[in-house]
Amino acid sequence: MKKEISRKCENDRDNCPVKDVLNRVGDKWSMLTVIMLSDHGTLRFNELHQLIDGISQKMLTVTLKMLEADGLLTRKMYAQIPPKVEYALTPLGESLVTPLMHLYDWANTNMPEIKASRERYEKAVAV
Amino acid sequence: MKKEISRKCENDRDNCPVKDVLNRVGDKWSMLTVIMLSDHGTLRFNELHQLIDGISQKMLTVTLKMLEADGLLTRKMYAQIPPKVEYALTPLGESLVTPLMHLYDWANTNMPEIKASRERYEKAVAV
DNA sequence: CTGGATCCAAACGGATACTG
DNA sequence: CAGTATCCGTTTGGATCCAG
Repeated sequence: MKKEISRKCENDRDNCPVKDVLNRVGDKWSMLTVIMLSDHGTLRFNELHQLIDGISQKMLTVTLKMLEADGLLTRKMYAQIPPKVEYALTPLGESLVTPLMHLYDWANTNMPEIKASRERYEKAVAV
Repeated sequence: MKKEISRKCENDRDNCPVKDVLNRVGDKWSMLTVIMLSDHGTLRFNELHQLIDGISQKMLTVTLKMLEADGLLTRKMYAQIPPKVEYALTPLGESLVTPLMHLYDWANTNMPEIKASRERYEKAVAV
């Protein structure tokens, strides 16, 4: 079970799914975007812009394009003036929410302990 | 349930556990390191260096320090010449493996679909 | 063997101005 | 409204050399 992970990473150097998915999941905004779309359903560009606290317009654009390219969300343009574009998760994108949940739960549960550990570490280093 | 995630991220801007954990989980080498230690148990510096394909010595050092600071692994030095240092996951570190598994399984399952989607997207853009 | 210290190129990402 | 284009500081991370 466990062994499977590293064995794949050792033998299949350029095709390690963990690396690949973490590169996507791990970037600054992708996961927040997926989460927002999961929570709120279909959203327009500006709605996302406001929901994802602190994201710049540039990064939102880039992030949405990546997620679209990966097939995690769909982009629906309406031929209107002013333009209207709606983003929504695909089933694939939705399916990512579940494992993400587990990670979130872990983070939520253990963050206090981690923060405490960081502070202890800081003090130990200072000495 | 779902709502919880984004609500926390919206209201608690500087204390969003998702951001926080993804900053740790999402960096280039942390997760691979945790996985290796989970699979192989206690490992020495050079063993990790060889197991984690492609990591530089610098990044391994940095990554190990971060994980130690967060309390995810322990560092055990032996007062010898030449030095010997052993790294092992703490219970906290072990507990991270489970949610990571879910992510790994998702990645493993869906990577083909994602790659196919990326190729389709490339071609669509090229036109 | 286990790192620390430095240098440097590339990638990331914010701010701003502009467009259909 | 939904981006694109550009500039530019910051961060990341590899290579290399050095040390206990």
